[in-house]
Amino acid sequence: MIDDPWQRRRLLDAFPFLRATPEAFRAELFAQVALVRLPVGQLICHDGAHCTQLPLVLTGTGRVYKLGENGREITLYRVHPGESCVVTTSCILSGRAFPAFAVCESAVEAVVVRPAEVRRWMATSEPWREYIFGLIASRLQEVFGVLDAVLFQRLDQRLMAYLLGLRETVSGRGIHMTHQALAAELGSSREVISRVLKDMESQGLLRTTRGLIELLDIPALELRAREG
Amino acid sequence: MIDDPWQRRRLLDAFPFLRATPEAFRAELFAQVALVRLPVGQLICHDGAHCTQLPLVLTGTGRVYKLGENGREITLYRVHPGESCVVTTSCILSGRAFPAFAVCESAVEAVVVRPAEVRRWMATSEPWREYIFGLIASRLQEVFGVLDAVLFQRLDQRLMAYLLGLRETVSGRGIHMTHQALAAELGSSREVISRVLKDMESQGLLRTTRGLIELLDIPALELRAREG
DNA sequence: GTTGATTCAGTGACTTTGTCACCAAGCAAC
DNA sequence: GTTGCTTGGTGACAAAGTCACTGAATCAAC
Repeated sequence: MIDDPWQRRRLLDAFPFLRATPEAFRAELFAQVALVRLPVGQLICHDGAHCTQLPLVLTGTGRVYKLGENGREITLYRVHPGESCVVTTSCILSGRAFPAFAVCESAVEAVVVRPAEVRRWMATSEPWREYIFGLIASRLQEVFGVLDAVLFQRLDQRLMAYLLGLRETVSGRGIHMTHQALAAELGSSREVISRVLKDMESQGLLRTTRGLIELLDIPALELRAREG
Repeated sequence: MIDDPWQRRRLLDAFPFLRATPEAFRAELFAQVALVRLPVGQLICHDGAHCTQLPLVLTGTGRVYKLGENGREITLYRVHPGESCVVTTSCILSGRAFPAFAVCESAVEAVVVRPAEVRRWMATSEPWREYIFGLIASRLQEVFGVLDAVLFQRLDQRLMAYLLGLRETVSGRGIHMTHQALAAELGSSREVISRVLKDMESQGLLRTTRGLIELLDIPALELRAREG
């Protein structure tokens, strides 16, 4: 139950679609959900687990990834504020096991909904349905995109594209990330990432130091991320 | 509209969950849907297309696959009688583009539903919702499984597992399939499939002739499909 | 500061997989 | 037969993953 008006306000701000719902629905929502805080690194769900609640993220981000038996991993998508892990939803609604891992990438505040309410609101609330379906579709597309990248794109291009994408979100010139973390992002291994980065460095495209990557020639990187 | 009692019967037989719906719902369904027949090889949906109807398959199978710019492809899943392409559903419900290709693998008879009805029934019919969610969850798991296989499993093991899986569905000792078709199934290339098969042949695990693969040592194949 | 542990990165040898170019065998139509 | 198409085979190479090991940077404790 959430009764603090300020917390209610935060929830509505993070999930704007709720403002389009009837007063009664919001009242029920406030009554039925709970606020949780999870620390960085907290495992939310492991491969094969059965989900018992749906988290709606207020702050922080979750990371959903696949883990191979050899220890390699790949990020499938992230759950940002205003979103929810819809794979969890589909598992709840169908009673299946969750097919991946989910972990708190930063400290997460979330509102958790029980399966019974998830199901009920699918039946009673049009905006809720729209919200959930929008998320399902966008996750599906993300996962399909990952599959496409893994199968059909060269690693150096994927890496360049990823670094360029980060640059837009991170302030400052450098990207603070280890080779291991990059490998886990892209589903590769540390050694290979190191090699590819070294190669790019030798071509003057970027500079690397322990835990930091500085992009030097961004136009060239953008060009080569698109086509060999 | 479907008014032939025999066709109505076939529809109910293929989609047993419909028997759990009220008479009125089934009447509306029969009134709103149309029966279509599609020939083998008919392209149902291409990458980036916007779906305008949801097909419920009565007979035949559809194949959903990703195609890379280099021409390589990989099968994501198949749509069998009694199923539907729920990625299409999610595209319809969210207005997004379809992120893959879909083609008729055999002649397909399907009942097509318009987006308006797909949406409306999600609101009004509990069994319809259950059906759709069950499918979404199982597709998600299939696609996650493909990703897992591509990233973390060796090709020879995937190939053995696939051949063993086929053996259960196909009568007779041999599997009639070209190396090219196997490559498209697993997201590899013909040359590599040829090499791997040749290798297995040299180890006495199977025998290949043009368009035909005969599994010889099934216990050994089963063993090696599990672990190197 | 120095020491030691820990994390992070680099390297070489090797395997697996994908790509390219080209050729050969099987099959069908004429 | 000959011609043409489909299917499969091969070798050389490139890209990526694996393994074992080394070295370098960082940090905490002393």
